[in-house]
Amino acid sequence: MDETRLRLLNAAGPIFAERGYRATTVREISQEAGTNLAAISYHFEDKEGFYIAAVKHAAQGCMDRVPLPQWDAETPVEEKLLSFVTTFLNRVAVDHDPAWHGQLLMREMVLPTRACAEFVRDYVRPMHGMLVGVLTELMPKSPEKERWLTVLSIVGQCLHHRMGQAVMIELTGETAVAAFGVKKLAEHITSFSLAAIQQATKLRLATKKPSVSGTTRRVDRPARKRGSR
Amino acid sequence: MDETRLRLLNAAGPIFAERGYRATTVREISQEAGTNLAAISYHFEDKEGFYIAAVKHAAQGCMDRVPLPQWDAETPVEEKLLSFVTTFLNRVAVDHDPAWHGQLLMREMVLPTRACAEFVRDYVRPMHGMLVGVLTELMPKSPEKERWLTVLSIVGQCLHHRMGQAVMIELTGETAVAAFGVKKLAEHITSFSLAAIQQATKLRLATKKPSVSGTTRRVDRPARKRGSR
DNA sequence: GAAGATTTCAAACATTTGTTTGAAATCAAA
DNA sequence: TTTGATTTCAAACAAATGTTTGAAATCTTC
Repeated sequence: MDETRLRLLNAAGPIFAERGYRATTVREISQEAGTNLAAISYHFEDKEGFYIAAVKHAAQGCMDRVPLPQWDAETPVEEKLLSFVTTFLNRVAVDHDPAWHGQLLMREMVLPTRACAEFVRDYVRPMHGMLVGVLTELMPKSPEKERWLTVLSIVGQCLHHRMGQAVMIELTGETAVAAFGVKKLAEHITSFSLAAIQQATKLRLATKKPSVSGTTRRVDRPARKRGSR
Repeated sequence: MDETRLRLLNAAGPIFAERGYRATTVREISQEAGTNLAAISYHFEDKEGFYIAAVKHAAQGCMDRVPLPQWDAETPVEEKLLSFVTTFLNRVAVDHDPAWHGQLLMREMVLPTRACAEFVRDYVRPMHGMLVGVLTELMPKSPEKERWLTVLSIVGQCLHHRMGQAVMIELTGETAVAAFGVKKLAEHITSFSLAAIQQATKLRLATKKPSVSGTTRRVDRPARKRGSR
C-alpha cells in the first residue's frame, strides 16, 4: 500500500518547508503523518531520498494547482505576459493554503541540494521557456543577450515577493502580496516591464534609424509562432 | 585576548554561508580557525549566539568593503540610481574574494533567524531609505504606494542575481554576473527601471491633463532635500 | 484458506554534536 | 616574583537523530 507513502510525502512538505532539511527530523514527520518511524527508511531509502521525493512531490503539486496559462493564436502578447506573471506570483509568492509549496521550492533554489537539477528540469525550465517565448514576441529584433537580461528582470521582480517576505515584514510591517494582492502586483510588474522593453526597443530603433524619430512607432509585431522548447 | 574571537568569526563566515546554520558543526569551525572546541562556548555563549555574531560580523564587513555611495547636491538623479544599483550588486551578487558575505546575508533574508531584526536595522534599512530617497526625486508626484512597488521592482532585480545563482547555473550554465559583469548589469537594471518609471509618470500626467499630450515632458524635478531616516 | 510476499511496528544501535568540566597555561598587576 | 584573573585545552557528557533489526501484522495469490 502506498497510502503510507503519500501520507509521509504530504506531511513532509510543510515541515521541510518551514524548518529546512537539516533541522527537520524524520521522527517529527513520521509522527505528523501517523506512521511508524521506520516507514521512511522502508519507503524511501534514507532521509535524503525522502527529502528529494518530497521536493518533487511539492513541485508537482504546485504545477497541478497553478498550471501554466494557455494561449491561442490571437492572444495579445501583453496579455500573455500578464498571465505569465500572474501564474508566477501565484506559484511562488502567494500564501494560500499550501503556502509551503513555494517555500520549499525557494529553499531548493537558495541552497540547492541534489534535487535541484530535477527541479530545474521539470519546474523551472518550462516557465523559463515560456517567458523567453513571450519576450521573443515582444522584442524580436533584440539580441538574445538583451532578452536574457529582460528575463532576469522579470523573474527577479516576481521571485522577490517570496524571497524578500521576511525582510519586508520586518521592514514595513506587511508583505506587498498582502497589501496589494496578486492581481495588482502582477499588473505592476507587467506594465513596469512592458514600459522598459518598449523604451529599449524604441531607443534601439531610434539609434539605427534616426529619421523615424520613434514617437508613436508600435513596438510589437504579430511574431511567428514559437515552439515552447 | 580576542584574537581567538576574531579568528573564529572569520572562519565562521564562509562555512556558515556555504553549509547553513544547522549543517555546520562547531567542531568544523574551531578546527578551521585553529582554536579549541570549547573556545566557541567560552567567547560566545552558545552556537546560536556565535552564529548571530558571525552574521553581524559579515554584515559589518560587507558594509565596510562596499560602502554606500555619497552624492552632492548636483549629482543627477539617474546617476544616483546607477550608483545605488551598482553598490547593491557589489554587495550581494558579486563573487569576489569574500563572496560569502552576500551568501550569508541572503540566507538570513530567506530563512531568518534571531539575527534578522538587527540585520534589517543596520544593513537593510539604510539601503532602503536611500532608494526611497532616489525614487522620491524621480517620481515626486506619485503616491507612496507606487514608489513602494517600484522599490520592490528594483530590489528584486538586484537580489535575483544572488538568489537565483544556483538555478541560473543549472539553467543556462553560467551566472549573469559572470557573463555580463556588474557594470553592465547595473546599467541594464537602471535603464530598465528608469524607462518604466518615466513611462508610468508620463502616463499618469497624460491621464490627469490630456492636453499636455505628454511626449517630451520632463519627468524629474530638482526635488527638495530629503533626510535619510 | 494457506503460503509467500509485503508492510508495519517497537526497540535498540551507532554516530554525531552542542555543551560542560576541571585542570593547565597564559597574562596582568602589585 | 607572586597572586589572581583570564584564557586555552583535552576529555567527557548527555541529548538528539538517522538507521537497522527481527518479529508481528497485513495483504496477495493460488
